[in-house]
Amino acid sequence: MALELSEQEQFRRNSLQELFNLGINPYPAESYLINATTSEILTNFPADNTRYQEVSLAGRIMTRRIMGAASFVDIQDSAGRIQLYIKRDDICPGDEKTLYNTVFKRLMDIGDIIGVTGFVFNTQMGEISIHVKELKMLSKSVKPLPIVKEAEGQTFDAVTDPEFKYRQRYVDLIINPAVKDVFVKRTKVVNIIREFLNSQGALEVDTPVLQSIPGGATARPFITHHNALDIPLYLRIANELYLKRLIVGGFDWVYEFSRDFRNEGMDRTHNPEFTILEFYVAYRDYFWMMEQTEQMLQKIAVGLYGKTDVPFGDTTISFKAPFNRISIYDAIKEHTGIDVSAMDEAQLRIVCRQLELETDNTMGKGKLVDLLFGEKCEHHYIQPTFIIDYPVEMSPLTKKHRSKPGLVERFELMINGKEIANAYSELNDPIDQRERFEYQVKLMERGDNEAMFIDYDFLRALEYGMPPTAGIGIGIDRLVMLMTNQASIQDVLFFPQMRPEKKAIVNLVTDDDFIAQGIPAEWVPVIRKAGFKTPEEVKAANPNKLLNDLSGLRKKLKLEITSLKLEEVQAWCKD
RNA sequence: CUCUCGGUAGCUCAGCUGGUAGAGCAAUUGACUCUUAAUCAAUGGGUCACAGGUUCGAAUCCUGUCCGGGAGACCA
Repeated sequence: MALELSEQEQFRRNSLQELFNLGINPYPAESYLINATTSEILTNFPADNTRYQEVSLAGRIMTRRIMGAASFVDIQDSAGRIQLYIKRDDICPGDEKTLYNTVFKRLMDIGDIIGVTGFVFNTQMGEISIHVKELKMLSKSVKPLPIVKEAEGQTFDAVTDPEFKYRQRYVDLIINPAVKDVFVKRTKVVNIIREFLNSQGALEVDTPVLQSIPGGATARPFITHHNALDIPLYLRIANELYLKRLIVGGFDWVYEFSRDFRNEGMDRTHNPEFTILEFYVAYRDYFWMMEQTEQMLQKIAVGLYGKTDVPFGDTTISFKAPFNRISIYDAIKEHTGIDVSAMDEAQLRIVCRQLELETDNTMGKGKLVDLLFGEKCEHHYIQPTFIIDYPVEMSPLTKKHRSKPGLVERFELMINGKEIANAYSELNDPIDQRERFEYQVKLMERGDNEAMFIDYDFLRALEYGMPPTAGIGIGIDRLVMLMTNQASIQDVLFFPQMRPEKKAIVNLVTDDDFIAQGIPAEWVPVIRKAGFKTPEEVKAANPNKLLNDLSGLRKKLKLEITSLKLEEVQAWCKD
């Protein structure tokens, strides 16, 4: 007997055995063919019709109401829930009532997956239900499912513990239907984007995740090692430089949904792995890209909700094109009253001090402007706004502005006070690009540990000539957060990163390890129940106290096993 | 990494200023042929996250550790 299982888990394991004893396989191998889904029936079954007279469907038991010889069961499939009406004499037409009395009533539990056939009807209370003719166990659940009940729009005992939800997302998905909806919408967003891009002739591509130079962004990478080549490799922090190589290679429009990895802090908008859509289009500039972005986001909103207004928190975000545009210097002027557009590094540092922002000597002009914007402006932009024309120092991959010296042709799209997209007219002058990289190296020497590495192969590609190109990166996770009204990135990732649970050691120690120490097999479960996880812990115990505890447990649990003598216990505790 | 709040039955939670744990749902047994948070009766279920300490006595007080949330720091 496995004492470490909870009472309910033990009951279910016993039921499992009883099913086997009755000749019923609780985990049958063969297909179970269905011809309907719950939601299909609920939407199509008209009150006065005789459709769906022979349906077959399958799902998980979510709740049961047993009234003697008749019962109501709610099952849930991938599409929704429906009520079953199960009558003893209908599923057991003869004298043999075991299927109902024993299998259904006693051996089936909430959480089990069953298949049923029957006909659809309306109950006296007017609920569309299935009158079951046949019932089959498809998968026995041996772990009790948290029970969430609902009535008149109110939910009772919903599991809200974030740790539970994120670690056991499979349970979260079963019991919280709204969670499923978020992820369905996530896929919809991705599909709408694909269609939007493909319909314009874009080509979806794959580029390396393992890179020997982590380029295209400034962030600390995850590092790993390739044994055969004996070189370090990095998980990509961006795929930008590879997509641009493909533009050099002659593709006019490429895109990739790129899983990127950054070895940095985690919070409600950062997960170590996340998804960015990047796309690059030859012969276009950042103005064109702003229009594309507006069109795309508007399409997503309309595709999900049929309108451009999307609720988020206590506000509504309008994705109706066009979006506002403001230069980063104007934004800073607007929110601080200070015109920094003509300032050099020293003057900027003074401004930052005046505004009580912390600076240090590793920060160049670009970082200081970034700091001012990030601290004083960013959070003001709730409605979609393009922040444009950044200083050249903070944009090493961006083309110099066609008419404004010291600036580059870049925009970031801010929504709800957060950056959603980052785009530029791409720098395609190889000489300029080399100089920009070299400036990055200087920053690194000054102590900026996130300045970019030089990718010489990328420079070589540019030297062959890259057409004028517009490029963008859009944070898909954050976009999905906006589109599904979720405050945390963890709620739009199926399996957000978590510290591992520490339970492994309990499972690694087998009963044999205890037996090897001279402990009788029948006492091993008791020892575990008493809290000893390893034989070493038993060895270290006080024999008198151990004997007392074990004998106490034996009595408490009414175990019919031979009692222990002190000498025996003393023997375990010695080597 | 810092501050802060939390971890009690399968789930949701109560447990006050220390006296060895309670409720609802779930479970078990029984009753019940249209219920729907089904109902009624009885029953069982807990290393109070973990490890120390203070105390005659700790879920409760103190210290440390682990895990999580929130806010910051770092970072797009």
